[in-house]
Amino acid sequence: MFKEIPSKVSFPEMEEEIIQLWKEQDTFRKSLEIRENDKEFVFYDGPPFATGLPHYGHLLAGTIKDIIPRYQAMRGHYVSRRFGWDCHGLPIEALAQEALGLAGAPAIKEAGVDVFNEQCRSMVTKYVEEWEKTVTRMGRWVDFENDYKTMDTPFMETIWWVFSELWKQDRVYKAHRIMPYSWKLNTPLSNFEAGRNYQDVQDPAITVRVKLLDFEFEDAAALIWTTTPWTLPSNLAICAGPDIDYVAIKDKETHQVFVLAQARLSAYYKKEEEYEILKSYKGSELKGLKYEPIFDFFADNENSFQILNDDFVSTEDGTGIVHMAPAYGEDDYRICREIGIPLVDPLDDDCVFTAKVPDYEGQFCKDADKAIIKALKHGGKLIHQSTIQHSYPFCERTDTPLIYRAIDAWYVRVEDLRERMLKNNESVHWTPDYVGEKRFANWLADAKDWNISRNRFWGSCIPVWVNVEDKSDMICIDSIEKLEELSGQKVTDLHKHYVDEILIEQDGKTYKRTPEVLDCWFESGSMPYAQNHYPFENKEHFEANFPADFIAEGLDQTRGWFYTLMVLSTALHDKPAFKNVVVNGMVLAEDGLKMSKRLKNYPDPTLVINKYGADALRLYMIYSPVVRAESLRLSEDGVKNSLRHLILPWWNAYSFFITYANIDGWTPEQSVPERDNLMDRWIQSSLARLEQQVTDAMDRYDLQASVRPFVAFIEDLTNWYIRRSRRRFWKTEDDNDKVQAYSTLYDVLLGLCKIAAPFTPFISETIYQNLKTDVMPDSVHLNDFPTAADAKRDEVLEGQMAVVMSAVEQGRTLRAEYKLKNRQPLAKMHVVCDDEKLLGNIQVLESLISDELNVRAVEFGTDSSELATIQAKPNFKQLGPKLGPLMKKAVPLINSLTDEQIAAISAGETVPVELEGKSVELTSADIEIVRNPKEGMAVSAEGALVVGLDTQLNDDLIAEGLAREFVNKVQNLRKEMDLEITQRISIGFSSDEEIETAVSNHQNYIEGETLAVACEKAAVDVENCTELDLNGHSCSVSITAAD
RNA sequence: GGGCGUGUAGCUCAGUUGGUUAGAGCGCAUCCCUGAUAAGGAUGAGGUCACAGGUUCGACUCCUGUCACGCCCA
Repeated sequence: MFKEIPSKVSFPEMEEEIIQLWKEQDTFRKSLEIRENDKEFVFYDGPPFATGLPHYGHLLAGTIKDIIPRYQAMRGHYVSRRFGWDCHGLPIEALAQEALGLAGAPAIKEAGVDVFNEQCRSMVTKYVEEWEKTVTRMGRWVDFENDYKTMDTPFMETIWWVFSELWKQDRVYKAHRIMPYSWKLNTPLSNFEAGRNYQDVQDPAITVRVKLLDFEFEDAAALIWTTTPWTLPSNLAICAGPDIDYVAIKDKETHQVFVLAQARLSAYYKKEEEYEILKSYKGSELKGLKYEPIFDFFADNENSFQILNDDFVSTEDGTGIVHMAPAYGEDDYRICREIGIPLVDPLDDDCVFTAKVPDYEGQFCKDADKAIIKALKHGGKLIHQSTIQHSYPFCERTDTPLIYRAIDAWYVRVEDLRERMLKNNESVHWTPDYVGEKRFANWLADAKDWNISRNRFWGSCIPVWVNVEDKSDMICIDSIEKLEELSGQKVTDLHKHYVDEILIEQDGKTYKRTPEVLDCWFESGSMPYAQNHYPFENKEHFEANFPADFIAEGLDQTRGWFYTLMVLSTALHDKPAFKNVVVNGMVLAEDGLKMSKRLKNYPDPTLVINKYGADALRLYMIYSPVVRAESLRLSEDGVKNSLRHLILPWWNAYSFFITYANIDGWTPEQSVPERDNLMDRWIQSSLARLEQQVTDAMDRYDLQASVRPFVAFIEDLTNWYIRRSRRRFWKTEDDNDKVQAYSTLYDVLLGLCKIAAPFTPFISETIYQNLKTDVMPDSVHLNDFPTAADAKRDEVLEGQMAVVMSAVEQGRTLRAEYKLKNRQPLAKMHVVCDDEKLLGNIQVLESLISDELNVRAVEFGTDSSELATIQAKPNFKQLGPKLGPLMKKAVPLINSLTDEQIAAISAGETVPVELEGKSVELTSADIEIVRNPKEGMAVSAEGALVVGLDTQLNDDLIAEGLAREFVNKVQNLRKEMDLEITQRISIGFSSDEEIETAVSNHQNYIEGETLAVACEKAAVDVENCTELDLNGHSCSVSITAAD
C-alpha cells in the first residue's frame, strides 16, 4: 500500500517536512559520500555580503547554483558545494560605524582600529542564521559547515600569497588615485561616502585666457573655464575634444584673438557682430600647441603647458577647453599621466598651500580663490567672472566641502594582460553567449590597471612593509611564516589592528606596514585559491581541480567577480578560473522598477515561499528569461501560475495513481515489463523525449529550455494519457491490461520525479518517498539521472499520436461549433487522409478517437472530395529561389489551378504554367494542397487531415445521450453526498416514458458507471429525492447507499 | 557620453538557417466536461511584431538610423 494522500495538500508544509527528512537522514552529506570516488564537478560559490537579508536576486542565483550541481551530481559527479561569506569591506564597516556611533575615518582612528575591527568581526555573523534558514528553505543544498569566510586567517594568508605572486611579477605599483578628501578630518573618503551629503553651493566660475605660443595668430589665447580657481596655480595642461569644432576669433572690442569651442561662442557673445571668425579648427588640430604657464610656480614641470586631446571634453558649459590640474581631477590625472606629466600637489594635509606656492602659502585652498582671481585680473588674464550654483559633495561628519585630490594608491598592472585574458575567455562557455563574447570581452579588451588599495580598516591588509627612512625600500610578505621570521613575533591574526603593530628590523633599518587594506574584490577574485588555503595546503587537490566547471552570478558581476577571477587566474596560472558560467539578469518589481523596501513594490520572499512553496518560486524564476541575463519583473501571479500550471497537474496525476493503486491493492512488486497498449508505449516515449530534451538543455546550461519541455510533458501525461486511460484503472477485472497500466504510470511518475529532481527538489522527493521500494535509494536525489532515453523512444508512435490528437481536436471544434455536447453520442465520424500510410497509422488508434469524441463508428477513407474542396497554394520556400521576381505573378496562377491540375501534380506529373512568356513546370514539391471544408457540412480540415461529423441523431442515439446524462447527474449527486469512490448505491427514479425507456435500455451501463446495485423505477420519496433536468426532461431521483 | 542587451496580444513570454494564416500561458467572454476537484477542456475577441528607412520575389527575422527601458562603465 502506498501512503494515502491527504485530500488537501499544502505544498509549503510538505516542503518543510522534506527539509526535516533531509536533515534527519543527512541526505545532502550522503549524496556527496556516494560520489566520493567519482570525477569532480567543481563549483565555486561567489561570496555574498551578509549585511542584510537575502532578496530575490540571491534566491535566484541560489536556485541556479542548486539546480546545476544537483543535476551534475545525479549525472555521476562529486560536486562539493562550499558556501562563501564576504566579510570585509564597506557594507559591514558602515554597519559597525552605525553601531558604534562613529561618523568617519578619524573617529574610527580615535576610537581605536582594534575596537572598530572587532565590532566588524562580531557583526559579520549577524545575518548568518537568517541566511542559512532562507537558503535551506529554498531547497538549496550547500555546505554551511565547510564554508569559507574571507576573514579567516588561512583565507587571508592566501590573499597575501596571491599579492606576493603579483609582486614577484612586478605587477604591483604605487601611483595616485583621485578621491574625495575631507581636509577637516585629514582623510580620504570613499565615493560611496562622498555621495551621501550633497549640498547646493555657490562657487566662482571664471574664464581665463591662456596665452598660446607659436600660434598662427599674434597675441592669441585659448579660453579656459573653471569653478576652482585655487587649482590654477597647479595647472599643467589644457585639454580640447578632438572632434569638437573650435574657432579662433577676433574680439572686435579688445582686438584680442581667442580660441574656444564654436558651440560656446553664444555663451560669451550676445551678437555675432561682436567678433570675427578668423579660422576654424578641429580639436585634434590644436593638439600639441604650447602655451605660457598661467602661474610660474611649476614652469619647469616636464611635458607640461600644452594642449591635449581627450573625448571627455564637452561643450555643455565653459569654453570647450578644459584646464587640467592632475592632482585635483580624475580626468586631469588620467590624461596627464598618459602623456607623462608628473603631478604637482602644493597642498598639505589640511589643504593649505605650502611653500611650493609661496604667493599663497599658509592659505586654505578655497580661501585663496579671491587672491588668485585678483592676481589673474591684475595680469590681464581674467576674461569673465561670475558665480555658479551647483550641487557639491560635503563631508558627512563636518559638513565641510570635500576636495578631490590625488591620494597614494596601489595598483595591479592589468593592461598588459588584456590579450591573455581575451584568449582565456574564449575557452569559457557563457550563458547567454553574448555576455562573454561581447560584454565581457569588450571589457577585457579595454581593461585598466586595477586600483586594489582602500584607505579603510576592516579588510585584508596589503602585505608590504616600507622602510620608514626610504619609501622606495619595501618588503613584500607572502606568508605568516615569513612575517614571523622577519619580525621575530608570533602572528595570530592578519587584520590591520594586529599587523600594523608589527615592525620589521632588518640591517639596521625599520620597516612599517603600508596602512591600506585591499579592495574586497581582490579577495573574491582570489577565492579559488584562498578557500583552499592554497598553496599552503591542498596543493594537489587544488591543482587537479582548477579551473571550476561552473559558476553563476548576476549580470552586475561582469565587472565584479567574473572580472577579478579572470585577472588573477590569468596572472597566476594563465587560465580562466571557470569553464562554464550562467549569468542571470536582475529581478525587478512587478512595476518594472527596482525592488524598493520603501516603495513596498514587491511581496516579501518569505511570504511567497510560505504561500506557494519554494518549488513554485524556483520553477517560476527558472522558467523565465532571467536565467539568460534579461531582467525579470517578479509577480506573485507568476509564481501562482507555475504552481497551477505545472505542480498541481503533476500532483493530481500522482494523486490519481495512488488513489486507484490503493483501491486495487497494486504494489510495485506486481509491476510487469510488457507494454501491449499503445498508450503505455506512447507515454513512455514522451517521458524519454522529456529526458532527452532536459539533458540536452542542461548540458548547454540553458535552464529556461530545460524547464520548457516539462510543460508539454505534463500536458501529455494529464490531458491525454491519464484522461484517455482512466477506464483502464477503473474496470473491475484485474487483468493484464490493468496491471500494465499501473506499471506504466508508476514507471512514468517515478521517472518524472528523477528528471524533475534538480528543479523541484521537494515535490520530487515527496512523490518519490511514496513510490519508492526498499531496494531503491533513500532519496530521489541519490538516484542517477535517467539516461536510457534512446531505447524507450518511439518517434513513429509519437507522430501517430500527434495526428490522432489533431483529429480529436478537430472533432471537438466541430462539436462545439454545432452545439453537440460530448455526452450526446453520434453515429459516425469521417477521418479522411489521402496519405494511406498516415491513415493506416491513425486507424490503429481508432478507439481513442471514437471514445474521446463519443462516436459509435469512425469511417476512414482516402477520398476527401465529398467533404472538402482542394486548392493549391504556392510553396514559397521552394518556388521563391526558382522564380525570383516572377514569384508575385505566379501566386494567382497557382491559387487558381483546377482540381484536375492539382490531382495531376500530386500524382507526380508536372504541369506547365505560362509566366511572362516563359513556361514553368510545376512539380508536387512546388505546391501545397489546402483543403477547405464544404459549406453546410460539419467538416474541418487541417493539413492533410479532413474530419467530418455525422450530426444526424436518431432515437437510439438520443436515448443513449439521455442515459449518459442520467449517469452524469447521479455521479454529481454521489459527490454531493460525499460518498466514498467505491461505495455501492441503489437508485430510484421517476420520470416520463422516454427517460424510462432510455434508462431501462442502458441499465447495465448506468449501473456499471455509478456503482449501482439497482436502478429502478420507484415511487417518489419526497424526502430524499432530487429533481433533475435531463436534456429538458424532468426526473426525480433518490439515491441510497447499498451496504 | 560609451559598451551590451531588451522592445511581439491587456499582462508574462515563445518564435528554428528570411517563406506569406506570428504562437503559448494568464486575464476576459461563451460553452463543455467533471470518479484528477486548491481541478480539467474547447471556442472566441484581442497584434501596422517600438518607429523610420534599406536589402530581397518575400522581413518579426538581415542592415542602417531613431526612440524607450535595463545592466555596467564614464
